[in-house]
Amino acid sequence: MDIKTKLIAAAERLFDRHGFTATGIDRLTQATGMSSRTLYKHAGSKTALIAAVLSERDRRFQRRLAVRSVDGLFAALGDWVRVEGSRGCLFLRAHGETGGDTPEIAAALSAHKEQLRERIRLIVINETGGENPALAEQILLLFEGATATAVYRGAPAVASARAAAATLVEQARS
Amino acid sequence: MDIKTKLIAAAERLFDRHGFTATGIDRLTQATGMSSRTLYKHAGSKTALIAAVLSERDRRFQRRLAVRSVDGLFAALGDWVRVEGSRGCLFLRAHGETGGDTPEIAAALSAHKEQLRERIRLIVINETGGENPALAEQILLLFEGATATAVYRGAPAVASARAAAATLVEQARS
DNA sequence: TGAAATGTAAAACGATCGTTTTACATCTGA
DNA sequence: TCAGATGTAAAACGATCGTTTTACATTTCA
Repeated sequence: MDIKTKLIAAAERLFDRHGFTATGIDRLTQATGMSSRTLYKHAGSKTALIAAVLSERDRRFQRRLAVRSVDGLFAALGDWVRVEGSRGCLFLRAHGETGGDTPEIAAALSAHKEQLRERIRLIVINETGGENPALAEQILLLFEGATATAVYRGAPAVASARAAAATLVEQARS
Repeated sequence: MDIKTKLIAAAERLFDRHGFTATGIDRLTQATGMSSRTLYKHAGSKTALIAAVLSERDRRFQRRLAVRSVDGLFAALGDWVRVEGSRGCLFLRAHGETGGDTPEIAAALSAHKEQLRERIRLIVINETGGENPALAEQILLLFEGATATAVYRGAPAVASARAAAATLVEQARS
């Protein structure tokens, strides 16, 4: 595996499990077996590493969410939670830890959520045959709710969101 | 104002705006105008201060959420967001920053969410005339979703959750 | 009156932060 | 072959972390 890929993967894991600020550079070098010199050669800075981690996570997230139905969306989220665990949205967590004061992180959050909203917009069009911004916003709410609630309620939270979303879609159709 | 009350209030504000780890002791002494000696006399440690902040926030939160209807619940959340801002659930943020490794914080999160679930359980009983765990879980999802989404979508997220909740309640009644 | 309590100001504790540097080994390619 | 790139190991940078301590002023109250 490429050295930068390995670094980003290890960083994502540590940031997700222990938090961004709580994860120091020495823990990253220790986890990857590389020197701090090499780490900085490839990452530039810790902030840039965080941005790279979020960018890579966004790619993986979007790939898994490439579905066409609302039900498929929550099925995909269920898969995500089963594979990656549920410690909350990493973008919101990064934003929260820095108070929104780090432009690179704020930009990553904004881009990620914009993509998520766009995905849901397309899914809703596919489900109901046309634009329905109100329904799309409600699906987004359930998606975010499932992500947050899964932290302390586990995978069942996603199943509940899936059921609620089905009800809202059905109601919107009639 | 009592010195400990002032400390907790200032700490809550700084933790909320800039994050827990990012807020150092010196920023707290500077914000309150007290010496670090006095701060430690009253707070014990930073971890204990965080726990005290969460405890106080929980009290204020529960007081504001003392309502009897689902619509009232989201109206109250809307009030909360308008008054206190929307930077996400402070309990989940504290938990995320520490990776769940700090027992006091994990306990505060657990107690807070347990209270929230109990509140919603009672509201749902009041609305539908009996226990409805499935509906209660869905209302919880919308509540958490509104809190998370309001970080980047603002107050309208709460209004959307309110509408979605109304639909789910109506559907559960028939 | 005078000891205990409570506060500020400021220095100091060792630890750790993100980052850079020095020194050296190994691989790569013209 | 030999220069350049790429890596590790380890020390060092100044800054900041949470916390304790020393020294001193003020208030409280029997």
